[in-house]
Amino acid sequence: MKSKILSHVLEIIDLTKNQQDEFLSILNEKTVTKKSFLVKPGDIVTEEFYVVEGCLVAYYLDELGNKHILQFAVEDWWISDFESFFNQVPAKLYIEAIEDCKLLGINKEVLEVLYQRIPQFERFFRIKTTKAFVSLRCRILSTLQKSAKERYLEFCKDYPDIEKRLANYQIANYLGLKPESLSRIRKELV
Amino acid sequence: MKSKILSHVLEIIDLTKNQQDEFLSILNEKTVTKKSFLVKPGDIVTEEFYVVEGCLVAYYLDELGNKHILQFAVEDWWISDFESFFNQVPAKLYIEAIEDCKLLGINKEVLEVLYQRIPQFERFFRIKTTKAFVSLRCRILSTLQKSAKERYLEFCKDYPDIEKRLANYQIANYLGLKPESLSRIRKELV
DNA sequence: CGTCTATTTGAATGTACTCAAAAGCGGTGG
DNA sequence: CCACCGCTTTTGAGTACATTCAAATAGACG
Repeated sequence: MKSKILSHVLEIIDLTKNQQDEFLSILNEKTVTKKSFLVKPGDIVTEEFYVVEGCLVAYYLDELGNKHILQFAVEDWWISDFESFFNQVPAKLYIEAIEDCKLLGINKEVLEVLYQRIPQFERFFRIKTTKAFVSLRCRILSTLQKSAKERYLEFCKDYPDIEKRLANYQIANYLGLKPESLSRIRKELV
Repeated sequence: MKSKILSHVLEIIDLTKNQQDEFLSILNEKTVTKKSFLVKPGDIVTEEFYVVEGCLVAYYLDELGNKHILQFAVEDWWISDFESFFNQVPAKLYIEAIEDCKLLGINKEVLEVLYQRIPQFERFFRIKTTKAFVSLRCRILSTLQKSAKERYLEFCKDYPDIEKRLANYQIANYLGLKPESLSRIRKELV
C-alpha cells in the first residue's frame, strides 16, 4: 500500500533508505467507504491525504443548500480542506468518498517535525504545491475564457480517467453548470 | 529598496546576517514604466518578481483578442507567468505595468542554487505558494457560488487598496464581466 | 419487477452579452 | 479659460446562453 506513495515522492526528491522508512512510518492508513465523509464543515483538519485507491470529491455547501465541487481526487492525488489544514481554521468543505477508498494521511504536526528532520520534504511539498497552484491558475483562465461547451470538452480531454468514474451531474457541478445544461451541451456534441 | 523584501522573508523564516546578505545579493532590481511589459507570450520567463512599488496586471489575450485578467499585483506581492517560470515553457501571459514600478527579480537558476545553499528558502516559498494556492481555491469557490454582484463586493472588501488604483473595466475583466455589466451592477448598488 | 436516482426534454425566465450611442472626465493646446 | 480629443463609463435595445421548474424517460440495483 505504501510503495506507490514512496515512488511518488522519490520522483521529486532523493531519500536514503532510513529517510524513506521514517517517512513511511508517519503515514496513517485510512479506509473510507463510499458515501462517507473524510472531512465535514467545522472540523479542524489535521491531515492531508494521499489517495492510494478510490475517488473522492471536495465540495462546498452554501446557505441555500447548493453544492459546489472544488476538486476531485483519484489514485496518486492529494486531497484535503487545505485552507483548514494549513491555517488550522474550521473547514468549509465536505470531503466525501464517491468510491471505497484507501488513503494515506499525514498529520500536520508530524509533518512539521518531518520538515525539521528531513528538509527535503519542504522541497517535495513546495514542488507539489507549485504544480497545484499553476493548474488552478489554468483552471481560472479556462473559466474566464472558455464557453461551457469548451470547458466540458477540456475536462474530458484532461481527465479522461476521472470523467469515466463520475456522474454527469458531478461533472456539471464541477464546471459550474446545472445538470440540465450539461445534458443539452452533450446533446449538441453528437 | 531591499529592506521591504527582507522583512517580508523574515516574517516566515529565520536567517543569519550572512544568509540575509546572500539573499539580497541575488535580487535583480528592475524598474518598469507604466504601460510597458515585463513578460510577453512566448517568452521563457527566467524570473519571478517581488513588487516594491507600483501596480501590475497579468492577463491572457485569446485568439479573438479578448483580454482575461488573471492577477493584479501591488506592493509586497509576487508576480510572474508562474507556469512559464516553473516549467520553463513559453509564457502565455502578458504582464504589464499599470503604474511605474520598482521590482526585485529572482532568477530561476540562481534560486535553485539558493535552495541548495539555504534550504530555508524551500520553506519560505513552500509557505508562500501554499497561501497563494489556498486563495486561488477560495477564488474558484467564489466564482462557482456567488453572483457577479457579490463577487464585485467581495473584491472591493478584500482588496480595497487595489480596487482604488484600477479602472472599472479592469475590475470587470478580472471578475469575468464586461464593463457594461459591471456598470449596471454598480448602478444598482446606490 | 419495482424503486430510486440520474438524465433528458420542454417552456418560461433571468442574467450577462453584443452593438451602438451618449455622457462624463481628464488632459492638452490654442 | 475654453474647446477639443481620447478614453472610460453609462445607457438602451435586442440577443444568447444557462437557469428554473416541472415532467418524462432511462438506468442501476436490490
